[in-house]
Amino acid sequence: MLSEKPIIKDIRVLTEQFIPRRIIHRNGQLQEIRDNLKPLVDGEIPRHSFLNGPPGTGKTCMALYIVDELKAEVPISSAYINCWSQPSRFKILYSILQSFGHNFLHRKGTPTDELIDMLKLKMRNKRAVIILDEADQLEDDKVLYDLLEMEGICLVLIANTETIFYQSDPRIRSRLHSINRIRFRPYSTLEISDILKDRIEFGLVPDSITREQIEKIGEESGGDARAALAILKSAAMDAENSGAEKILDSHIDKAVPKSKSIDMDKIIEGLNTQQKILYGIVKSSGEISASDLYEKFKKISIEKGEEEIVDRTARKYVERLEFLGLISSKGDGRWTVYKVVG
DNA sequence: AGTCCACTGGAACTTGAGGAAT
DNA sequence: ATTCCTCAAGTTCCAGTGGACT
Repeated sequence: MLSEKPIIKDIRVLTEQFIPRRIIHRNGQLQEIRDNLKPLVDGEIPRHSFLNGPPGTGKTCMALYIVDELKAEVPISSAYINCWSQPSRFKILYSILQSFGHNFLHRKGTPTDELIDMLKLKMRNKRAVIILDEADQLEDDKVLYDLLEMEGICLVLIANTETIFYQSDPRIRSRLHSINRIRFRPYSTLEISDILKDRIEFGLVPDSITREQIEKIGEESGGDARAALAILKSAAMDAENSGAEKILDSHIDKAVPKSKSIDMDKIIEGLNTQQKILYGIVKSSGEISASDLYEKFKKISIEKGEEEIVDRTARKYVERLEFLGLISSKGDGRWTVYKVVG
């Protein structure tokens, strides 16, 4: 190890998963969600919440924060599910049960209805908060109906778009009618700076970053706290690795574009090998026609010794990549071309 | 106007994991 | 231990689509 002074005191504080010990600049929303959940404490029926706003506006962070707060007060169960990685009804119910301490001997073939019965059994005389993050990625909103129907469950739905429930089943819509929609606007540069300062206090050693630099990150982030934190973390790590005593402007400049691809990396990690190959081909090709894509895919799969996959499955994978927002298609029929988003 | 063709996507079917019954 | 069963994921089959070509 180098003997230079460290810059990072606690890296966890700089990650988006970290739940801060206080929430700043979101008091209105905080109180609203608290009010929705409060009946849970008194043994009454709580109100479901729908947190809605662009990425990095504190939705997930706040939901987790409030659940922690509530759990300190009353014995309730909670589950946090990200619908990006768990988009199907089956997977969501499965992860909820796991969060509630249900031990599965890994079983793929469990009927979904059976999961519901298990969950109902678990929920007997119990209360729970279930956070469904990225709820606009749900493949099947029937799971909402399942959960809304169950007693003792309070839902906190999180999504970037406002319109996710418009095409839902009327029965789901009517049940969601009373859901409390809470809007999250992008942070101002000043607010981002405050959030960063709050984290820096615990995450970095004192005086390793200037006020001007914090403001610069705030500007670069475009009101997205997640991006701002990613820039800060990346710059701090870079500075420390290069043996600098403080964070320099150059470290920040270098971190800016890097932070933009972090979300994507996470999604890509969740893909299977073939899906990764497909994505890689589209990415390296700029624009590629469907036939070229499948041809190349076949070739590379064989080279890599991957299991061969029928073309329909490859198309399903491409569908999935498109659904995840990793690639986009243009034109139709045989003039379809794919390219990566962004 | 008719045919071709490269691609899409729905639907029925198969496969494999793993619990339940015997 | 063996057979049966259910389900999700993958596969097979094929009708539909719409610009290009004759």
